[in-house]
Amino acid sequence: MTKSDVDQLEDGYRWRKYGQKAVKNSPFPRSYYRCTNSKCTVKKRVERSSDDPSVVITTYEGQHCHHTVTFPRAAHHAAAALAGHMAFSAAHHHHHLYSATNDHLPPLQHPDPTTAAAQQQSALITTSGDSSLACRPAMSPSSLLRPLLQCNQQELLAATYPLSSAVMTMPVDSSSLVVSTQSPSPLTAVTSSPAVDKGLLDDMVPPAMRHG
DNA sequence: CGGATTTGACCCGCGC
DNA sequence: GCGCGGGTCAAATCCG
Repeated sequence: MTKSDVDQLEDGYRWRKYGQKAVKNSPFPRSYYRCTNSKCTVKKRVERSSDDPSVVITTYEGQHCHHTVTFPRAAHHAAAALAGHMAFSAAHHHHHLYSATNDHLPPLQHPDPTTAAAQQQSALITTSGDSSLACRPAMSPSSLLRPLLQCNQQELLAATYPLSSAVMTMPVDSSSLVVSTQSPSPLTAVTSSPAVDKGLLDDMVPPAMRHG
């Protein structure tokens, strides 16, 4: 759940719209997107909340079978997507719409904060009533993740949108959140070639960011 | 001209 | 079986 005046939030990936349907009890339609990477089956739904038109609900489904190369600008949105996952999970206790199993996740290519932010999308996000576990930074694949995982929603917000853009994440009760990552991938296990890397980059960089 | 979007048709599961 | 709601397909259209 993200407060935004624009429907499409950049999250570091490129999406192709493949459908749109009217939502019952809502004047706003729901849009369906697929990841443009042909080998990737990740889908997302974007709809605007009916009772709060300023809120955009983005639902991710599946798991990116590739890493993304994000720019600092896009990293903000990647973090926003993560925050969205957290809010959604908190609102729908144990409802596994976002199936998060990353046992076979490919290793990270670059140990930089932007990629790390994207990696967070693959992190296991679940809910628990045990507030003592809230926001515990378990086994981060990179120490760069720790500051983000340790902070609460508001702090994440501040870190994500230092310029107070029009996009604001809904505050959620972070005391019921547990964020952890599973089977952290070694950052040093790099197998892909520069050529492949370029192809992936070409696949994933949103058009709006190509000439920027 | 090629890739992305639009949009009605189509499909499928579910409740009656 | 039928209607409904949600999700997807694909031909037409748009746009750089």
